[in-house]
Amino acid sequence: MTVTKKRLSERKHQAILDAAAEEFMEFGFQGANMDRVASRAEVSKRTVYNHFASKESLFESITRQIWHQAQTATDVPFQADVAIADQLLNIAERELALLESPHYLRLTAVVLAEFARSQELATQARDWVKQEESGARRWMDQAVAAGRLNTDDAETATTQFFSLIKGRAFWPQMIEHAPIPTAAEQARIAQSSVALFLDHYGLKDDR
Amino acid sequence: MTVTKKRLSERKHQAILDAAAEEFMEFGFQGANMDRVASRAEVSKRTVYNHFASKESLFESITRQIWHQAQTATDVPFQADVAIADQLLNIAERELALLESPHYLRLTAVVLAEFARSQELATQARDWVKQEESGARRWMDQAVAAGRLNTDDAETATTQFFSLIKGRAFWPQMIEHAPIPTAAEQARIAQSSVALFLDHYGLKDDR
DNA sequence: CACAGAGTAAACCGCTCAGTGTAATATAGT
DNA sequence: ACTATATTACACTGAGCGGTTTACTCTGTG
Repeated sequence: MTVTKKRLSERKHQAILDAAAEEFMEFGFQGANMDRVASRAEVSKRTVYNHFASKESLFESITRQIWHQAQTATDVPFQADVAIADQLLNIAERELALLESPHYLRLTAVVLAEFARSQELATQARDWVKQEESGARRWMDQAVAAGRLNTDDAETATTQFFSLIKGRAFWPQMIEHAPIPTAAEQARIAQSSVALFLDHYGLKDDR
Repeated sequence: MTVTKKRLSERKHQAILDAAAEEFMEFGFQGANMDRVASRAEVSKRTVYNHFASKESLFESITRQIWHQAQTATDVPFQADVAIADQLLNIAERELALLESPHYLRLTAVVLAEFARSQELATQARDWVKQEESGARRWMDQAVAAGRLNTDDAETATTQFFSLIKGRAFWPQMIEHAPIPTAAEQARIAQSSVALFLDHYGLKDDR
């Protein structure tokens, strides 16, 4: 179990994960072909099955990676001494930054498609979406508690805020394979979402 | 080619379409099984293939039905003499009414999953989404032209309006299989979406 | 060199499934 | 009764694919 030896095996392991991600991105879960995964990874099929018990478990591993990435994206602390608009802008930008990775985007599409297809996974899906917005949700709770937003329903507000962003810079990319917005477009989306949101929820003396 | 003769064949045709819809809803496109479609439709497999050349073409036929349903949902005329808020509320309610049909919902999920999976269908998907919002989009254009909305970007406004609704009453049902909102919840969603939208885009003297 | 753990190639198993061919039967108008 | 068209049962083809087995090789270490 020396260093180099371990590394070889680990490289294979990672190669398989990468190849599988590619494969899932291109063909979805059902369409993915384990022979192709092996050949993509430049590894024998048997090696794939030595590292992962089944297609399912391989998919799970990939899913968990995506999970983690989204989870930490919008997790920012509430700062009482910073303008609400600026903080929301920051959150929006973090969310939008996720789109920059086509890898993330395509894999998320596959995972969501699986969720949409199977009710069994609905519970997982619920966790998933919650995780993704949980950081911002905490922020929103604190903003409401601090009396800096004109509502007592932080959950609705959170959903609405993200809906405004995702409706223009997530779902179109998921479903229509729309091009990823340029930095300028992202800025516009972030700003107009915040503006729309704060015209309703913002306090007059907070700008 | 008499009436009754035609009717028999047409009944089979429709039975196949219905059965296929069921099957696609339950298993998705790839998972759907043509033998099961036939047995669901209480029709021989050969008859299925006499009516539809392939699984794909059967799926296309189903897709087109959904198309049509969504297309006409929010197609309302702009009325210069009615308050903007009331008209928007009407559009929102029409959009929300689509959710009442689990049939529509589940099939849309399957279709969208297929779109998310394949770039080839991206073009079709783009048309699809445009169609769906085109009614409201026309309304929005006219409202802007009539100077009743405080913007000159009807497209963004349309997207934002629908994002607010769908973020709470479409995507959660698609992805997380969230329960369909009750009538009371739907009313709340419609009202708060319109309120949020008009606080930004509405004119002060229009309420 | 010897050894062990990991990797490899390729055949293989079992099963699923889209789609077809066929020959018999049913339907409904004339 | 005759005819044209639909429908049916069912066997079958051919391909794809998840996963396994086997017999062999490679790599790095002690």
